[in-house]
Amino acid sequence: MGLGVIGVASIIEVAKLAGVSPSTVSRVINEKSYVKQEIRDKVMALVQETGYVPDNAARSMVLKRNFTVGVVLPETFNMFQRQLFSTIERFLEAFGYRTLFFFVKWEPESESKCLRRLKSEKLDGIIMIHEVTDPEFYEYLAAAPAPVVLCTFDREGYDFPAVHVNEDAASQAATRHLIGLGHRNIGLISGSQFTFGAQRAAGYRSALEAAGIPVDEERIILVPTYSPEEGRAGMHELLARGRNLTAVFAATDELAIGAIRALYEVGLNAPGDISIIGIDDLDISAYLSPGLTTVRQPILEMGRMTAEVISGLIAGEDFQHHPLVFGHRLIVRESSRALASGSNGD
Amino acid sequence: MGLGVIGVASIIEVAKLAGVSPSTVSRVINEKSYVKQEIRDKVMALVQETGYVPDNAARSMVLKRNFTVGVVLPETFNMFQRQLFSTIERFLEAFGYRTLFFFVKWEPESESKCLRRLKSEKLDGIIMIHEVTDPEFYEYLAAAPAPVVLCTFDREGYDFPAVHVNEDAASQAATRHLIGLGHRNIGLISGSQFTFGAQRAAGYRSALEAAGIPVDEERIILVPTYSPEEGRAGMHELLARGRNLTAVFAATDELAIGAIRALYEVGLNAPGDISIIGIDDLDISAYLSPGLTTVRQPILEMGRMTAEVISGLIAGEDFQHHPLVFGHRLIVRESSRALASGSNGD
DNA sequence: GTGAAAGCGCTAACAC
DNA sequence: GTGTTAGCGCTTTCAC
Repeated sequence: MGLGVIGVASIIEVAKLAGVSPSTVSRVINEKSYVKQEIRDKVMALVQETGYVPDNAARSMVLKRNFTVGVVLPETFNMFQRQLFSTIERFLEAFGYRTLFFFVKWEPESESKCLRRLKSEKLDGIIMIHEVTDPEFYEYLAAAPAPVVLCTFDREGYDFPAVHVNEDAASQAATRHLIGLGHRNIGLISGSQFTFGAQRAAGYRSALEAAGIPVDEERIILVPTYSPEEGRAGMHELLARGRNLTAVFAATDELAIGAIRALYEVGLNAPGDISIIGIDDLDISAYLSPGLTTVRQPILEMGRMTAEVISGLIAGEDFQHHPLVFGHRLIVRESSRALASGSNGD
Repeated sequence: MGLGVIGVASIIEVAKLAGVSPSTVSRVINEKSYVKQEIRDKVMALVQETGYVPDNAARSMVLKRNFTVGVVLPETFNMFQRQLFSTIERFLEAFGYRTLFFFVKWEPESESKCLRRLKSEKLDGIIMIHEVTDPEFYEYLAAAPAPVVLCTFDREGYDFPAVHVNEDAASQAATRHLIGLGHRNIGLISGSQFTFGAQRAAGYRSALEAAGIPVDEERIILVPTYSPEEGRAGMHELLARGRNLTAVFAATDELAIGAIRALYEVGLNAPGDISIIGIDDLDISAYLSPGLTTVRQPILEMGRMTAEVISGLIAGEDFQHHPLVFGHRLIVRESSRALASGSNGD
C-alpha cells in the first residue's frame, strides 16, 4: 500500500524522485510513446508509492477536454428516467467519460441557470433527457462546440440525433390492447407537458378511429404533469364526468398508478371495474397489486445507443444515421382484462 | 441576445474589448475588490454580450479547489435515495458546489474502482449515501484531504459526521404500531445487507419483547437486498412456514411493496388478511392501493443537514456537534388495520 | 483603482 | 528515447 500520501504528489515530484523529466512521467502514464522499460518500471513504482493521480483540472485545461458528458434531466425525474440515466452513466463510464448531471426544474429561470452552468463546464458532449422549453436553449445546443444527443424526445427544426421510442406506435398498441379486450368506452389520461403527451394522445385517437370507435372528447383528460398525483386527480375527474368508462389508457405508468389509486379511493378496482394500461414499464410496475399492464420502452437499448452515439460524435465520427427510433413491447399483466359481455355500460 | 459566440471568449478577450486588463475583469466578476463603476458596467456588458463564462478547469487549478462535492451512492439506488440525493444536490448547488455522483455496485471490484476515481477528482468534500464494505475505503476517507459526511448510516470506529435516522426507534415504532392494532403474530422481512438491516431487526425484537410477545425466529426472514422482488420472495417464504401471521413488518417500503404483491399472488390481501408496514415513505407509497402504512424518514431535513455540514466543513468550520440523528414519523395508511377479534390464527 | 507578471499541473511540440 | 520549453485560462501578489 506504500506511503499513500493523499494526492499531494504532482507530476514534477514523481519526476524528480524518478530522476527523469515530467514529460517522461507523462509519457509513461498516458502510454503515448515509448519509454525505456527500465524507466517505465521505475516511474510506475513511484506512482504507486506516492499515490500520484494526475490532476484533472490541469489535464483538461491543456487538453481542452474534460472527458465529461453533461446529462440534463428534470429535477423530478421519475423511475423511468432514473433507469435510463443509470444506464447511460454506466456506458459512458465504460467509454472513459465521467457524467455530470444537470437537474432542471420546470421553470424558465431554472433552465437559464442550467444553460449558464452548461456553458461554464466545457463539456465534451451533452445529453438531453429533458425537453426544456426555452428556445434559446436549443439555439445554444445547435451552435455548441460539443455534440448533443436528445434522448426520449425529438425537437422539430433541429437535426440533433434523437434517441426515442415511436410514441405513436406505442400508444396505439396500448389503446389497441384495450380495444382487443372488447372495450369501447376507453378514457385517456395524458399530459400537456412535453411533446410526448400530445403524441401519445394522438396515438390513442388514431387507434380508436382505426377501430371505428368515435373519439369522445369528454373521455380525454390532459393533466399538467405525469405524477401519480395527477393520475389520481385525472381519474377522479374522468369518473365524475360519468362517461361509463370500462378502460383507461394512462400515458405513463406513474399516471396509471395514480389512476388505480383513485379507483381504490372510491371503492372500485382495476381490472374489476375499469381496466388500466400505462406506458413505460417501470421496475415497480411488475410489483404492484394488480401488476400493471403497460407498454415497455427498451430502456437499456436506448441508454446504450445514446451513450454510443455521443461518444462516437465526440471521437469525431460522422453521425451515421443509426436507427435511433426504438420499438416498444406490450406487457400484459393484471390491471387489464377482457370486458365481460354486456357490461359495457351503454 | 447579443453575439452569443459560444463559450469561446476568454477573460483576455473580454479584457481587450473593454480596454482593461484581465485582472480587472477578474475583479469585476468575482467582486473581490473595488472597480470603478464605469469600468464595472462596461465589463459586465461585455460579459453579457460575449456570453463569457469563466473556465472551471483554469479556475480550479489556480484556486486549488474544484467546487465539487462527490456523492457516492449505490448503482441500484432506490426511490428513497433518489429523493435524498436530489435534495442534497439542490442544497449543494445553493452553496455553490457542483455535485459529482459515483455509482457503485455491490461488489469489491466496483468499490475499488470508485475509490480510484474519487482520488483523481480532487474533491472538496465527499458524501457517502452508500455503505461500502471495503475497509480500505474508510481508511482512505479518514485520511482524505477533504471532509467526509456519511448519510443514512454510521460507521463504528470512525468519527465521520453521520446523518441518519434513529433506526432502532423507527423500527420499534413500526412494530409497536402493529402491536397496538392487536397483532401478536408479527413477521419480519429485513435484510442482511448494510447495517440498518440488523438495526431494524433489533428494533423489531425489542418492541416485541417490551410488549411481552415472544420472538419467534421462524417469523423472521432476512433477504439479501431490499428490492420489491426480495420482499415478494420473503413473503412467500414466510407464508410457506405457516406461522399464522396476521401482520408483517417489512424493513423498507420496497420490501413491503413486494410483500403485498406476494399476498396478491396467492389471493390474499393487505390489510384484509395480513397487515403490512414498511419504513421510508417513498413518494409512491401514498399512491399504492392500499396506501402503505410506513415510517417516514425526514428526507428533506436529512439532505439539507448533510449539505450544510459538508459545506461548513469545507469552509473550515469546526464540526459543531449538530443533532445529526433524526427522528421518524409514523404514517398510517390502509395497509394495516386492527386485528379482528378472534382472528389471530392461533 | 488598475496593470504586469508569475504560476497553478499538465501535455505537446520541438530539440537533441 | 528523453529533456526543454511554451502555454492552456485564470487569480493573485506586487507595483504603480
